[in-house]
Parts: sequence; C-alpha cells; structure tokens
Amino acid sequence: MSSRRVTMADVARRAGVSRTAASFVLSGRTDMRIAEATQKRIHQAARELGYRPNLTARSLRTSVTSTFALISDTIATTAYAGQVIHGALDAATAQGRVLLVAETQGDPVAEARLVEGMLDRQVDGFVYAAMFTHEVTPPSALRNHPVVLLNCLADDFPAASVIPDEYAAGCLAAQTLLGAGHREGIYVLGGRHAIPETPSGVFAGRERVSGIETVLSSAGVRLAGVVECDWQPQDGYRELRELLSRHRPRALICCNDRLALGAYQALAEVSLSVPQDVSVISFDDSDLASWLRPRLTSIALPHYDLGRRAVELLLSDQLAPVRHRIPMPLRLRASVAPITSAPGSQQAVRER
Amino acid sequence: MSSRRVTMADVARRAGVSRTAASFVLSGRTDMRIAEATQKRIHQAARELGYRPNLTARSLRTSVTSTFALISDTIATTAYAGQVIHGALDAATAQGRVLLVAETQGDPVAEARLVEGMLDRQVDGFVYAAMFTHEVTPPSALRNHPVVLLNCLADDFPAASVIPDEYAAGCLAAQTLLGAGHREGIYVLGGRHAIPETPSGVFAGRERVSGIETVLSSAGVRLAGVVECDWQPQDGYRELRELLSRHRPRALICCNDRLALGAYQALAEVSLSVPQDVSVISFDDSDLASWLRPRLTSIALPHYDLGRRAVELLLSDQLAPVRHRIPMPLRLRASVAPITSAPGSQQAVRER
DNA sequence: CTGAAAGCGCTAACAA
DNA sequence: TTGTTAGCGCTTTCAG
Repeated sequence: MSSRRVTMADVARRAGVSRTAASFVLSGRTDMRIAEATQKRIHQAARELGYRPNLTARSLRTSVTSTFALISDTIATTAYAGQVIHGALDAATAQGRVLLVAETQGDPVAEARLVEGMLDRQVDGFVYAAMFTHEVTPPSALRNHPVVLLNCLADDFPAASVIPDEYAAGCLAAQTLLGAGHREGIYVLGGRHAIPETPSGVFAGRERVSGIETVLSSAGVRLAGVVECDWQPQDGYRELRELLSRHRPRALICCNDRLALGAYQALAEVSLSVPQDVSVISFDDSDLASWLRPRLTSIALPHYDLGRRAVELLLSDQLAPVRHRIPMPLRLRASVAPITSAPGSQQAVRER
Repeated sequence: MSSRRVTMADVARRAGVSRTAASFVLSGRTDMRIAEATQKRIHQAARELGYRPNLTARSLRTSVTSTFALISDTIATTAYAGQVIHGALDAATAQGRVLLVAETQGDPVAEARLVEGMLDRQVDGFVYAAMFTHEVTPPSALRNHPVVLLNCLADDFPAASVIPDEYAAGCLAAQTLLGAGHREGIYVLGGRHAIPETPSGVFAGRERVSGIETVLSSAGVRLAGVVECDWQPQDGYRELRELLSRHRPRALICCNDRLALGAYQALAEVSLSVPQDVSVISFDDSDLASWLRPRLTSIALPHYDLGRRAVELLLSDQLAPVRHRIPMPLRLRASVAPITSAPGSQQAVRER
C-alpha cells in the first residue's frame, strides 16, 4: 500500500558507502571496525530515510526468522490460560522474537497441517503446549527441530518440558493446613480425578494427592478421605453434600477453585461457615478464588511462568529432555484459619 | 537441524522439467496449460522428495506473507478473551493464513515497537484489538496498511471495526424481563460504569442502559433504578446490600456476571432467593454464569465471533470504515422466572 | 576499512 | 508448452 519501502541500498547510496558497510552497521555488528564517522553517517541516512530492514529478505538469507510457533491443543480457548500466551509473548518480545500462535483442537490432521505450515515458514522453534498437564505425542515432523513441551510430557520424544510442580504444591497444601493446626477431618475433594474417562486420574491429581499424603503422614496425620470425582463446580457441590450427610470435615483440600466454589455452595446450605467450621484450600488460583466470600486460599497454577519459561528455554537452547518444574505459589486468603476449640459450632456463613 | 530441505529445483530436476513448470504446477496455477502428464510427474516428484515450499522465499518474491498480526492491549491476558484469539485463528487457518500475536500492555512505546516488528516481517494485515470496547488511537504507522479494529473504535482512523452489539443486548435483557412479566422493581446494577475513573461510563454500559431504557419505556415501564459502580464482584455485593437496605427489587439486570456473583452473595445474606424473589439477568456469559446456583441467565459477549469476523474482514478486504455489530446471544438459564404473585416471601435460597 | 559479487528459494516476464 | 533469466532485499565471503 505504501509507495515503496526504503531498502538498504537506498541508505548506502545516501550515506555514500557500500551496501556491505551499511549492512554491517545496520545489523549492529562490530567486528568489521568501521570508522566511527562512517557509522554515524549510515545511521543518520537510515533515520532520515526511515529505513526498516526487510526481515523476510534477511530470513531467506540467514534462515533464521526470529519467530517461534506456539502450538497448543486448545490453550487459547481455556480461561486464564491466555496467561500462558502472555508469558511466552513477554519472553519472546524481550529478545526481539515474535510468536506465531496456533491451535489444533486436538485433531492430529489439523495438527500436522499446522506444523507443516510453520515449518514452511521456517520458524526457529516450537512451543508445544497442552491445556492441562498430560502425556502427548507430538508429530514426528517436530523431531528434528527445537521443541519445548509446555504443560505436557512425552516419554519418547526428546524435548525439554515445562510443567507445574504439582507434587510440591500438594506438599504445600498439606503444610498450610498443618500449620493452621489441622490434624483431623482433612478431606481431598476431587482426588486424582479418577473417573471412568480417566481411571488412573490425571497428572495434577496424582501428584497433588501424593504430595499431600507424604507430608501428612510424615507428620503422623491421616487423611480422613479422598473423594474421587470430576473437577467441576457441580461435582464439588454434589460430592460434598453427600460427604456432609455422613461426616463432619474440618478442612477441605479442593483440587481446583471450581470444586471449591461447589464446596462453598454445599457448606452454605448446611450452614457451615468458612473458615470457622471448615478451612478450605484449593489449587489454581483463578479469578474465582478472590471473588468468593470468604476469599479462597489457593495454590496458583503458574500459567505465566510456564509460558515464559518455555520460550526462555528455546531462546537459550536448553533443549535437553529435562522436566523443568515450575513452582506453584500459595495465595493465602481468608478461607484457612487456625483451628478453633470446639468442632461443630453450627453457625450461618458469616460476612467477609 | 535437518540436513537440507528439498527445494523446488530438486523437484524440477527429478521430474525432468524446468523450475518454471514446477513453480506453476506446485503453486496450483492452471493458466499456463501444462500437460496433464507433466503435472503428474511433477507432483509425484514432489511427493517422493517430500517437497515443501519455502514460504520465506515466496514472500520475498511476492511480498505477501499469508500472515496477519493480532495486536492487542492485553487481550491474551484476560480470561475468556482467549476466545477472541480462537475465533481469529479459525478464520485465518481456514484460509491458510497464520497469526502473529502480540500484546502492548497499553504501552504506546511497546506498541510502536511491536507494530514495526510486524511491518518488518511484512505481515499482510492487522487486527488491532482491545480488551473491552473503547475508543483507541492506533499508531499512525498502521494507516497505510489493512487494519480491522476489534472491540474498539477509532474515530479518526479509517478502518472497519467489529464490536459487540451492546445496544441490542440491552434491549434483549429488557425484553426478557418483560416477557417474564416484570414491570416493577427493575434495577440495573453496574449501570454505565460511571465511576470517577470513567465519569461518562464505558461504551458497553452506555449502550446497554440505553437499550434497556428504550425497550422498557416503550412498554410503559419505568426502571426503578440504575446503580452506577465498578463492575467487580465486591461492587455488586456492596451496592446491592446498600440497595436492599432501602428497597425491594424484583428483578436485577447486572452489567456482567461478576456483578451478578456479588449480587447472589448479597441476596443470599438477606435470604432472598433467585429467581423466586428476585430475577437476575446478566451480561457476558462467562463460565461463572453456569457455575452459579441457580445458573445465571446471561447475554453472551461474542468473543469468538468478534475474532473470527475481524479476520474474515481482513481476508475479504472489507476495510471500509464501518462498524460491524456482532449479535450477543441470550443464554437463558434458571435465574429468571415468571413473576409470582406475592412479592416478598422471605425464604432461604433454594437448591438448584 | 571498502566494494564487487554470489546466492538464499522462489516467481514471473519473456523468448523460444 | 517449456526454458532462460532476472530479480525480491539482504548477508557474507573475498579481494582490494
């Protein structure tokens, strides 16, 4: 649309130097020891002409595009995980790189097509991302290219992966409760996510429960129960209502904030108050956590850091097949309180 | 990393034709009338060699990159708005285009830098997006390039814009309530968002209230009140508690689901039940809407469609400075009920 | 320090 | 129908 972009030849001509000299100076190389004055002249000419390099041409020549591809199953779709993109973007832009984003929707054919498209565009590397931590098999076309796995694992694919440290998060949840004096009536709501569709649970669930159990048992505390169910609000509500009909929990570890929402609803209905009667701690730290009343203590899924780290690995060429575990920070809010004397003061949910 | 990509010259050689012929056939052009047999031979050679075009080279030659840039203030960051990216991606991939995503964080300097980077990469067009509908001033460097404004308006910038049809949504909210028999005690919670930081409100607020008022007054119904406040859960909670201390609403129009969450909390505390005592309708249709109990009727922000439409406009070169209003669909759930006889049966919130 | 020249892989006049 | 040729804008030897 604009008339014609000014090229490096234009700059060289105006500065009265060779294109070589212009190239060296403009791409900021110092190893040719060009006269200070000449450099100034070139830069000035470039400025006056409004010169901008044509990166396509440069890429063709150098076969580096300064572009990474972020390919995910459905990451852009899911709430909050836009943070992953955000982190990746920050790391990329900080180094003058740019990010091509694509979604496969879990369709291997679409995925193959997308990967090819990226390869045709000569991207420098790939972030292969998943919505929730699980085992994946990246397309084999990626084998010969720099790849970092984000929030997923691939046993027979030689790539670094970046995942949340769910085990440590589980430990942290247990420690937090212990620290508040809880030693009895501690339940895990959601568990390993062992439901018919995922009989052996999901990675996050398994790791969290494992961390919880380790810490508790080494403190001589026994978990009162692990409720295996799906992780949606209605599951939390239903399962907790069911549980409340038989037991009287003092502390709830919810496997995500949505379950905690369901739990709040169930607790309110039987007039148990958080945290006076029941402490609640959760995972994810979604927006929901600070919207609930009382505000929910939650251990954050480090979306931003995952995205950021993945790109940083790509940038620094740390591609060895290592699992990089990203810490999940605790956001302490009002839903966990030191245990009080009498268990069972049946009061209505309080404000705040 | 891989040995060497096979080039078009390789294909031509193996097929025993000229590079020209190969180029024509492989880029799927028909206007040169190449012999059927030759075409077959070329395609076969390409297949056997695993040929893939180098799009960088093609771009350098044709100066089209099949790449669009999606530049936003903070769109990837905000929950649910990942749907915008999703829609844009779908439209782009459907036509073999690819999307470069970037975020400015509202920083004009970062923005300028990013736009330059995109321009240097010769992108074919821009989607300039905002997190919430408002007036923007895109960098002037974009003036000579195809641009579509997404979820924002720019008076003195000649570009098409794609925005949610908030006015129609306001009408729809009012109609829904009227349809359920509500004629009194209807309040708008959130209003135009007229708070100190945005004294004249925000676009969505103004349009919604305007739609609501138009429909109600043409039905001879007067709004009982418009509560101007910020649109966070705690604002909904606080303002409704305050309102409830003096009035007795029969229907609430909440300007977003977060306000509705706050409203639910306030209503529960004074033992008013939704929808028996108070009907609630909201805007956005975020995940929250289906998580609340009872499930919240909400008018959806069409994130996906916005993204999709913006890219479609770019693809079809519909760049005239027109406002394209995207419909906001009603998601009818349990929070709106036909009005019952006696206003004021003070019961506890029911299940479901 | 500077300039000439080759070439990245592809497209598109033009000529044969 | 096919082949020849000239670039797109840039980097990078290699001589001067």
